[in-house]
Amino acid sequence: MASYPTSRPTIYDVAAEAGVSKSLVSLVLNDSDMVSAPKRDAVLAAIERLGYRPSRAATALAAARTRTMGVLIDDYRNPWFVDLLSGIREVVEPAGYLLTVAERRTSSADEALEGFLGSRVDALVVAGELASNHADLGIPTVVVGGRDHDVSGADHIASDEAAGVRLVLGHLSELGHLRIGHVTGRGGSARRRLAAYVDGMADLGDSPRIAGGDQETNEEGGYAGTIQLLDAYPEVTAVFAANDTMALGARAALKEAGRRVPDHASLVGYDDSLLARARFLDLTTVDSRNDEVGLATGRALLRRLAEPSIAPLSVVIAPRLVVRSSTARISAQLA
Amino acid sequence: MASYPTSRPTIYDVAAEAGVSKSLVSLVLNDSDMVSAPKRDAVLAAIERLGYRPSRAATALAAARTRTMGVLIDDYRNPWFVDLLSGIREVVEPAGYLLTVAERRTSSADEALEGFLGSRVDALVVAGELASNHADLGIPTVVVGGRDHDVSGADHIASDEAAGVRLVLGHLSELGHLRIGHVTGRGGSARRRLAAYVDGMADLGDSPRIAGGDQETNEEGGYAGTIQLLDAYPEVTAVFAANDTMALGARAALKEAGRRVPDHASLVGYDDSLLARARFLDLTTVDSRNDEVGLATGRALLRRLAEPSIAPLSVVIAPRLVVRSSTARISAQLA
DNA sequence: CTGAAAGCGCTTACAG
DNA sequence: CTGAAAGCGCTTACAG
Repeated sequence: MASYPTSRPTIYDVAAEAGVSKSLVSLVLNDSDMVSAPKRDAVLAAIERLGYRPSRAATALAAARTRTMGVLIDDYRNPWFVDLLSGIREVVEPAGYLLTVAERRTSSADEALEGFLGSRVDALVVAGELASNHADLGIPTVVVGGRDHDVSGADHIASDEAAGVRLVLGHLSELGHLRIGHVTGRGGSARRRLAAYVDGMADLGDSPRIAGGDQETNEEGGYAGTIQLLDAYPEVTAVFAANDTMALGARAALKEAGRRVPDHASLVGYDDSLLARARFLDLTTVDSRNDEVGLATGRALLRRLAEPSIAPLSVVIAPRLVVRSSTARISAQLA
Repeated sequence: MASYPTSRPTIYDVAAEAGVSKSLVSLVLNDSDMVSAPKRDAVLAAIERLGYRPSRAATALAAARTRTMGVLIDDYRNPWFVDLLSGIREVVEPAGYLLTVAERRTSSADEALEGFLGSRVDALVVAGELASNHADLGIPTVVVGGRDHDVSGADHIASDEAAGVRLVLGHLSELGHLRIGHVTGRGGSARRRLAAYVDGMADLGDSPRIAGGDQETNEEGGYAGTIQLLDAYPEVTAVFAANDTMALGARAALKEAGRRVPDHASLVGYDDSLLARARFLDLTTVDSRNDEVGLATGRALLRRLAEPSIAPLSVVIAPRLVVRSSTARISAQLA
């Protein structure tokens, strides 16, 4: 039986209700300090009584800015973006900006970007992979993470994945592991971690042992990749997976192969996800500090909004090793 | 060195470029069938050349609708919303609607709803818990899931959680389990599953064994709740957790207690998340069929947009039991 | 199809 | 502070 009102109150209704001019209402809405307290209170009370909400469309059209920033993520099911989002929000919300999120999985990156540009967002965050290079989008843009593809003129903020991998290899070698296998997968992040693994193994003076390059970077891929790894390199005493979800799959493969973690094999993931924290896995992993990445992203956005023409910025955030019970000193029988 | 153009092309520029009137451009943008093919092509070519994107703000303001629907979810980290979103999108996107998502975790439900109303979304989906009852919001609204709190005039779409719990108890009792413990937690979903569990145990002729009512419905809560459960009811032969994430915690608690799954205890979750599907857990669970819930939600939205004044609709979707290796026939020693 | 017009709900700048 | 005005980029309806 509900019927939907076709006309919500406008700024005119508020002005009439408060007994002031339309201009004054606008000043109050924009937090101007040229409004006396009594007038301001009268307007606010009228707004409250009428249940007035400014039309974002009208505001955006008149002010020629939306006070909204678009964030393009990979996939809602890959929750690394959550901390990133919190970090960005923490910086830009106090400055009066709203965040809107789009997912590349359900609409191509191009469609999503087009959507943001059509919405006239004031700035853009591209988090994750891009299918191609893009010309300057005409608004402040921050690329977070990968640099396989780029947006020209954009600022770049990334967690230092090479440093993260070095932390992993350093930790494992301190525990006596040298025959460290790596389960990788498709995608830029896995590729960067793989490259750092190869470099790191050279530094350790051992040869790389790699499997899973054709796999997706999910549980299934981690399982299949680890099967391949153990098949090709049965001598490995430690498995480093490209991310925590793959490590979850690796754990199942190790179990099937009769190798208990950590006694018969150490296992390391990457991302410090909720998964890694779960007691049943209790996975040694790397925290990319995505909240810090988010804070830096937010600051870069505000900075470029204030000064559009400064040279592109590049920030790298140091990751942190999180040691849990999935890694242990190599046992006498394996060494 | 990037500089951001202050003026993007407008409909006037397109009209000039194509050598047609502004009205014609508008007709083309709105897919009118009163436009000849050559004129349409000329306009589309001009749009392409200029890189024109209609301003959503101007369109929304002039047309008095945004072609956007708001979806309010609980928490990005709880991925049950992903399938729901896909289902909704599948129905409403062909009808020309865009979805925008807001999360209650980072802004209260009220703030998020206010935000949607300020954005003048054409319709609203409230997925999950609401802190209080709401008056008619003035736009078509669908409440998905819980009915603890309501929006008056809203349609309701929900997975039949009571039926899901009956599937679980039926499955376990068929396997010979009667002393079935339940690990619950805070929140409406856990409460509904708990109530159904209590009813179901009465039907089975056994008394309920419950723990964890004060816990959060996460891995940590599942762990702590299961410790409590095993402490209070060491005789349980099966543990039913309020969701998969709690089941993950339960698995760790069972392991610590020296009870192997499924030989010394069967374990069941709820949600059929990626977690349940992972080989290392391989968890028997309930698929709420959130994609179906999403499809029904999308259809309800379009229906009410077409006919605002029909009586509220209530749809219940039948869930499905997913049997994996975490449940097994009760062993002779336990029976 | 064109062209002129009004209007959506705001912001902005300005004279008073 | 008020009031009148112009404008943001579209849609809509209408006369021709």
